[in-house]
Amino acid sequence: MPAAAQPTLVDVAAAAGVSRQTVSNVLHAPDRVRPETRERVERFIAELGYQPNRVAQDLRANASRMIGYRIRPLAPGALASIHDRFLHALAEAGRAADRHLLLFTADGPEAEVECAARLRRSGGVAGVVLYDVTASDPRPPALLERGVPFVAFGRTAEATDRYPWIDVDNPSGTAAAVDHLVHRGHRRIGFIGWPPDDTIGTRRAQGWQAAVERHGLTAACRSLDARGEDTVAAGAEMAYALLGQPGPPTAFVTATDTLAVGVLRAAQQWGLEVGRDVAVVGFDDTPTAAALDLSSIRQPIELVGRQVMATLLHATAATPPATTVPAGSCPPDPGTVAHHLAPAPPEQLLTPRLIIRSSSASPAPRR
Amino acid sequence: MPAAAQPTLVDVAAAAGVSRQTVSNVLHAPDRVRPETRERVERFIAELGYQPNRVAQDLRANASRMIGYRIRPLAPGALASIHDRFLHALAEAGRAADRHLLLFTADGPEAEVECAARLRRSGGVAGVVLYDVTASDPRPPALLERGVPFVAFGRTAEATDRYPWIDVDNPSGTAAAVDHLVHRGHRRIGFIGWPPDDTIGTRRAQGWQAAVERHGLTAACRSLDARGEDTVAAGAEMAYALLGQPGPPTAFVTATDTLAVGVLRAAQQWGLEVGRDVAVVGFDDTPTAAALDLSSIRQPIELVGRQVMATLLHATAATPPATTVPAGSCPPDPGTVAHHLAPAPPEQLLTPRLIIRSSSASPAPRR
DNA sequence: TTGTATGCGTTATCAA
DNA sequence: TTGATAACGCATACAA
Repeated sequence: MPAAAQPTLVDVAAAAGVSRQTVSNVLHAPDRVRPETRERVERFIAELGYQPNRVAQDLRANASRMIGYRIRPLAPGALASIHDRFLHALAEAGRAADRHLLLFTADGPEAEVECAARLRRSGGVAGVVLYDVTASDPRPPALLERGVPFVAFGRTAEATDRYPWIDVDNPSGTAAAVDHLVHRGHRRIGFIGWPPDDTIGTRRAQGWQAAVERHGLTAACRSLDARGEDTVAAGAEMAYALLGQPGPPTAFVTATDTLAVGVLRAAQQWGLEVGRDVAVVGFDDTPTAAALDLSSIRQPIELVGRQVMATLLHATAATPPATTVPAGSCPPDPGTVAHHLAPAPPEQLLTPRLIIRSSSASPAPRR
Repeated sequence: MPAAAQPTLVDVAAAAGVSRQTVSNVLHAPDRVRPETRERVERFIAELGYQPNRVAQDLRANASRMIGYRIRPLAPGALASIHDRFLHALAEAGRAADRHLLLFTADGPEAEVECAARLRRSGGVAGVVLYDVTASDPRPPALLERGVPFVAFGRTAEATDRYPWIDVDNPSGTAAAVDHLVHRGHRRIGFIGWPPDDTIGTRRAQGWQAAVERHGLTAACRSLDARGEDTVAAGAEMAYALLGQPGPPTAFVTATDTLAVGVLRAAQQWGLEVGRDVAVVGFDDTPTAAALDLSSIRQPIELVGRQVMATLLHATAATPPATTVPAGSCPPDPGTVAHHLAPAPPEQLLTPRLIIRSSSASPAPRR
């Protein structure tokens, strides 16, 4: 593949019979160039198909336009996740500001921090995005200490005022699910969650509990709280056990769609028809939920992606070369270009939304 | 975030009291430097935490170490996909050669080609990876014409000798599934696939058909071939219809796990117990298959990722700066660094593997 | 063995 | 309004 050498500023300048600086001016300060000169230069730019060299631009500006993202394999046992949606949302959100994601792999949180710091020091990335941040996540403090700009999706239990984060209001999600189920007539609403060392799992449990209390159902639901691994098998076991005790739940709220699928399975084993005999609400609205007609709580991931990217642009104090000709990326959505230097976005905590499907749409059974 | 200015070659040189060239030599030609000098320089490199600036290196070498990858959202209706595994495999495969993926989004194949060409022209990427290549995919010829180096996962129906590709032997996968089912005693083995305009779907159907013929079951299976959309609902409908006709299948081979889940649902509607009354084998071994104890055909994605990356390195004729100190990325797995300039790998067509789970493990029912 | 000079493509500063 | 010069950080050819 010969890959004909790309034309440079100098080539354009030579073709147009001007100095390279004039070409640069045409791109960056068009009003300082006489209209006729500009026009001729622009013609040659188009004719030669000139595109500024990003690498040279970044070197010159001493600022990368890459954002680091550690990609992890799906947790074993889990059914699905929303990482791909998040990744897509981030990539899409970066488009307008000409930012791109740089993927890297690492074997653990420490290695991730190490990698991120290396990439940052070597000018490979301007900053990184963290996701699945847990209660005692070591990454935020470590990155803070190493001076690596970052924005977190999710947050630790403490010191959340020391770094920028965006999060989804998980309790409000499970609370909305409880409200919905109570409205349908349910009174014994179980919760299937995952262990309390994970921020997200705990918060989702809290939302359930708070809503149950608010509806005065604390006593009815006291023994209907189970926690275990985030796998289908664990979810099925927990649900099976709850269904077997006296005063079994007529509805389940789960911390993940994976667990919800486990509940589906347990219900089937008990000979219960989901949607008629028992209601189930999952969390995350993964494709699995849609395919199985399972109600689920949907995180506004696209919005999270936009907020994370906006915050990151702010954190990296970017001064992107504002070229007229797109600097070698894809044409951004027109009209959204100027936003990225706005002050840090006001909404850190975004609200999820309950998607009601047949698994929870019917009135509660009379039992 | 002050992000203390990174030390440069010059800083190290000044600290060590040598010229910057000596420092460069320590990194690139250590044997040309007197041991004691080298040692001192290395000490200062470590002390200052010096790391070469990737941007400057890439500019100098006029060669990016980024590989473009268009990330697409999951197809609506689909349950799961193996894209995340592929993405992770690629990222992991690039690590040893210090290559990273650059994610971009685009609205269609044409836009993808346009984007890729732009990124290439501007030095943003050395080449791109294509996936989900269909029979009449416009991307390979278009990229070829525009001189953008690329490697495809999957291949078009024609002109496959004009560009580098890696693919999985899809027919052998479905054939293996048929063999397995025949071995279990099944004779009426249905196929649930997706429309023939997609290379992969067609190839998977061919494997089923060929194996059925080979076992002399053509007549028995003649009317057991259904094609539709790749969704759970479509899969359920097709399977339901096949199960309702005279001489219904006792086993199903499907083109995707999504369709297999549909078959599961149809079986349930007919009151059949999967694994006892009817066998099902899916394709792709997604987490869904594992969670539902569904037999499935697993593509060797990790291997595909390695082969694609190796081929791409070859295609981009890379001469990566072979530094001693890792050039600002993560430490590669030691011992795998030197492979990337080996001649194009011999294996283009990789063989998938049948994972047997309870959905197909039992002997065929006597009907 | 070590150092000097030059250039990669771009942009900022300043002079013409 | 335009052009010459310098610099970003690195690496190569060549000279000392």
